[in-house]
Amino acid sequence: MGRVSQAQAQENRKRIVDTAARLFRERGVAAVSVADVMAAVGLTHGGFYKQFASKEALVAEAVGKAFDDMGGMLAGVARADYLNWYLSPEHRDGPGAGCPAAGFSGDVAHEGPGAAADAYAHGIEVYADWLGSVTDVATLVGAVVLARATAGTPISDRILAETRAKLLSEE
Amino acid sequence: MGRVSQAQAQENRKRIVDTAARLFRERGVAAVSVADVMAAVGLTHGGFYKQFASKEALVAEAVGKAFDDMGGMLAGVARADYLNWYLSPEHRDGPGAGCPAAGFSGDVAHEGPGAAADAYAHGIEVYADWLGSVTDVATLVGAVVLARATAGTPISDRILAETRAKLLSEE
DNA sequence: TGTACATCAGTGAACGCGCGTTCACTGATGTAC
DNA sequence: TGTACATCAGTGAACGCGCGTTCACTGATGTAC
Repeated sequence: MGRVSQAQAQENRKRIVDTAARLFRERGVAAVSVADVMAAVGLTHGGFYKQFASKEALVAEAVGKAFDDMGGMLAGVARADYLNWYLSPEHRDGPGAGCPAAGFSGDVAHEGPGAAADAYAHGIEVYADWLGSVTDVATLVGAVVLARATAGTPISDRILAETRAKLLSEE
Repeated sequence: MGRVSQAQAQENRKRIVDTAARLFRERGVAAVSVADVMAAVGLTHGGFYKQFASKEALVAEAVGKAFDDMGGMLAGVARADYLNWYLSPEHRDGPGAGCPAAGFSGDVAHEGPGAAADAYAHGIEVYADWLGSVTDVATLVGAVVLARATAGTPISDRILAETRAKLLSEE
């Protein structure tokens, strides 16, 4: 394949970021290679560096995009509905389209300062403002992170159900 | 160096597990190689497979050991003292000797079922029994995970302080 | 509008590198007599 | 208690592999006239 139109190139770039945002949350940044992302989009890995400076730069963009998408979702939903979705088995089992605060928590903490950490911290502030409490953010993120790490054992469902009951009773 | 006494070999094995439990929590499992662990203990990497079947087996033992150590700590401490330590900047900044539920959350969630996930789930149950509430476990773990991922920004300290205030007021 | 040419997004082979793991070897330890 | 020998924890070079990244090349796109 030769050169591609600017519109097509821009669309390819967007699809790379969206796909990375999904795969990184599903499997973790370290377990997803640049070639994995490009193959999932339908391109070969060589062209990646025509669009991005490095894998690290893609991670930062993917974190930012995931939080932007979450922000859009928050705008049109009621708090109780959001809590029910957030603490559902569906959200636990589908991290790829789920909360970036939970999905990227491990990777951002271990990667140290940088563009990804900045995007993450900004996303958490937006999130805390919407929920009205940083403690509620911690409880939600902790519940989903723990439910995922214990998935397949009885305590996983208990964590989700009891956290849901507690937060909804505080309304 | 030639053969080593059985007592020495057993002590080396313990030091490998302890060192791995610390390094894995500090940097994440993927960022710590078998050679890193062995070098930190003062051995060469080749001997590792005389003691362990694979890196995966070491991860599982390290998770188990970290939760055992935490269990020992819980036995002799008051709830309020524990909450104060758990939600301190010191705990946020020192994951190597910190809570394994927080330190291993990302790695266990992405690695899927296995011995490490079993040890993790069992540790969470012990932890929830001691705290008396799975929701409190979620709040503690979520607060530290978020505080680490946002370390260096103002919201990190806020998460710890507000979560501490809230949990202590519920006593 | 048509033509000639420069641009550059995407291709696919190749790079150096570090990983998990293996293996022939060493020599002090443990054991049989 | 001594001696001879088998064991095996640790050594360090080597293995195949996949990673992030680079690069010469392709050929449709975009542009100058």
